[in-house]
Amino acid sequence: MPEMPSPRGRRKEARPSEIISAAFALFAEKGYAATKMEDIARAAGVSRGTPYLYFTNKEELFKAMLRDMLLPKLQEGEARLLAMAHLSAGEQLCALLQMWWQLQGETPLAALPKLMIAEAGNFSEVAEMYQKEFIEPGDAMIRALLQKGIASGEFRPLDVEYALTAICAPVVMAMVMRHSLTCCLPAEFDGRRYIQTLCDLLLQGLRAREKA
Amino acid sequence: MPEMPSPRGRRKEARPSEIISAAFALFAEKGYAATKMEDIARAAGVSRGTPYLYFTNKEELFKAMLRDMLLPKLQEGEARLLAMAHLSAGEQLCALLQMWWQLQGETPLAALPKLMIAEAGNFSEVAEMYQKEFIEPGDAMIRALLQKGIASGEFRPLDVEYALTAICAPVVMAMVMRHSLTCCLPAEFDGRRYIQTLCDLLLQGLRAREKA
Amino acid sequence: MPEMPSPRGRRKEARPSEIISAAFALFAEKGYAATKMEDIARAAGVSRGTPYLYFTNKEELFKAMLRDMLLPKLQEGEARLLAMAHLSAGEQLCALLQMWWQLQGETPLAALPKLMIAEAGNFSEVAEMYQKEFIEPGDAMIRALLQKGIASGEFRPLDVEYALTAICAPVVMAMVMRHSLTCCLPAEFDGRRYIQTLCDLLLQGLRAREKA
Amino acid sequence: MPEMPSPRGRRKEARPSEIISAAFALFAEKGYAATKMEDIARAAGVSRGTPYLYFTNKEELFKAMLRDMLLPKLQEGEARLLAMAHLSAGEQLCALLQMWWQLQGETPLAALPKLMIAEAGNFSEVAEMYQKEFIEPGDAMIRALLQKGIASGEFRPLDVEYALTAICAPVVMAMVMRHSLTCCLPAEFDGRRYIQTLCDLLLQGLRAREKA
DNA sequence: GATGAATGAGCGTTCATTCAT
DNA sequence: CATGAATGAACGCTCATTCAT
Repeated sequence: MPEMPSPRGRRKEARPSEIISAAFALFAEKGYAATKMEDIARAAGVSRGTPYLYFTNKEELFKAMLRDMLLPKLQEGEARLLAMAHLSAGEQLCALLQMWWQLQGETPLAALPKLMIAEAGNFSEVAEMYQKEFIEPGDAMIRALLQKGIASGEFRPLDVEYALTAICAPVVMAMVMRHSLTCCLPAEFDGRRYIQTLCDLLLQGLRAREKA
Repeated sequence: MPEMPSPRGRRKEARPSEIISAAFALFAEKGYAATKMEDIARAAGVSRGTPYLYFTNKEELFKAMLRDMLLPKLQEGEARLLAMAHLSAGEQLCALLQMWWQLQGETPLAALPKLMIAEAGNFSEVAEMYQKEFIEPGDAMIRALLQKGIASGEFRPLDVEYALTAICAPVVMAMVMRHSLTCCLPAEFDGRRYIQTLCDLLLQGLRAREKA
Repeated sequence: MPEMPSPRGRRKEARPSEIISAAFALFAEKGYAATKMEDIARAAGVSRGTPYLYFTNKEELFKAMLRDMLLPKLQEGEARLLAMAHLSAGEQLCALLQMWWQLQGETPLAALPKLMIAEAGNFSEVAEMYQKEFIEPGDAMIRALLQKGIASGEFRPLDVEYALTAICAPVVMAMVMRHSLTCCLPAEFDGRRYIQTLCDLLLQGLRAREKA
Repeated sequence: MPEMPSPRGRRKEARPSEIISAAFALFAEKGYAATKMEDIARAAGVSRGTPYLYFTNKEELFKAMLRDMLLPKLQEGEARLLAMAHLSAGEQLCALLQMWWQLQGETPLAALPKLMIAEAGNFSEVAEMYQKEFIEPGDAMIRALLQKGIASGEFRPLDVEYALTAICAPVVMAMVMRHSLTCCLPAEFDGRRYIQTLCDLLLQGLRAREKA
């Protein structure tokens, strides 16, 4: 009988992550304020007081949850990008967007952008963390690709910062819509085809014109 | 004594819209849950009880506010688009994005996307209204342009629905960031230059290749 | 119909003092921690939320209550003492102790010493206020009498500070016992006779021996 | 290996008294309500659940602690008083007050009066025990001395019960102040000098007048 | 016996809503 | 109509107590 979900005295070290998982799901679905600590506790299969054994209060649980969600993902992306160094800037850019979608857009992490957009105003500390730990590094990768492509003549000269925003927005917005305005997405939304369409658009849009 | 903002004898018909304005500003800034009815009343210069004379409860005020914000804007856009019928599809698309930015992105209405993203999950009725009254008509305009451009050979054939999402996302995301993750926007963000960069990218990205 | 205890919209300015009265009675009887805000509200005839309209939280209510109880009483005592300036130091001392008993020991204020003893450790700010606003001025009066009596030869020389403590203690302790260890007081305790006995003891105890 | 304070194998019989010691220190310092069972357990060096192996609940622990503190002390006082039988009533009274101070006022037991004053109202059973086991016997000794002194003409006739209260109060109050309103005691309070001053005052105050 | 993770009743506090004036 | 004092349900959090190990 390996499994014994006895209500008392269970696996201690699993608790925090179970609570964080429940918190993530509920915060992502309903937002910070509309999520009750009791909901989280029940979703995690524990009693009202248990979350407080591991997290000082609701706000700290929220922040801890974000930390847990954000941090472990980025190294993977950076490592993968290195393996593409031999490709052209355009190929690397498309590979990066696809990877981004697969690592975040197709996983529960896709809920994060919506959550951050909704709560950043009320949790500036969290917003800063999100930006520093997650957005900045991601932006840096794409920015480097754009600069490299422009320098090599593969891409035409563009305002890099604005292009960066315009390139990321479709990926982020697709995640947002999967978790918020679902009605605004095509009924049978296929994320990979969507990213492919985006890449087609961007690749031709960025390319330097052939001198006839 | 033409107008005297006496506490009682003010133009009464203005009350509801003053309350709605205050509600809009506060809901947009802090979200639904974090906005107190008392804050709205105070911001509108009325007492705690007055909003309830015009709106059944907080949720109805929220919905009424959204209706008031959304509906009056769309006719204007549609009218303007008609005047561009003589332009090419690409020119019309750029003109439309610029107009969109000017009519919403540069006005207080830019706060709406963030608000909808944050609250759609808790107010499905509101989300449906937003989609039907605001997003659908806007999407329809752009969809029509894309189809027309493809049909005429000006644009290359693309998956219209996915392209549509990818085209709108950068505009929407810029509005969101102005109201939520401000840190993620370039410090001196110039919306019109941003839209221009986006149009450059899209126009070339959409164009059909010249044969030969 | 002058009285109309309608549950809503009643005499506003009476509320804070009604709440303070209820709080005083309950805090004095049960101590700070064992007194629930709900008890206070019910005792004051209001609902759970009403005390918070007038006092930030339980602690502030406690402090406000003490301020209200302490401050108004001292001027009266000082004024009365002035009227006794023509008496001997011993006569003044006895008159002062009797007055003290009548102004505090026989009124609800007699509950204060017990309350302060019980809570001073957990509310140092309150304890300081109590000492500064209440004890210090009272001590100063008695100290001055002792010094005057010693200087004039009416009292024999004594360590004034220790005598001061020993003189006040019986008065304070009688108040404490009326509200706490009631069992330790004679069954038919007559405060005025008690003070008289104390004065007899003190007057003779303090008197300088007649030479010869 | 004569003694090794290993976490488990410690002398078990000591557990309850270690818990009582910790409880006494904390209850005396912070009061009943503000003292958490967990604090007591930690201070006693045991785990959260251990106190419940020896005491039914917090209230029983409180009562057991008081019993343990109170009972063992009184025999000693009575024995010592017997040894003074040859002294005058006044000398015996002073010796008794000094002994009282030394046996209680200068030991941790000095914390008891404050604790009893604070909690008697919420624990009438405890208050009765305190009075019966501690106060009554002490009062009886002093009462007997007063009666004897009056009968022999050493003391003038006084209301014995009230004098009794007035005589004990300064001793008790000094203990209270050391643990509660410390600010109200002279900065360098010397208990023995204080008792001496009190005795000077009382001896002269009680003495029968010499018939001139 | 001893542990400490877990429980859940209970309290302080907030705020949407009401209604006497 | 407008006010704002009052209400009371609901939620965050604490801590005495339990019990599987």
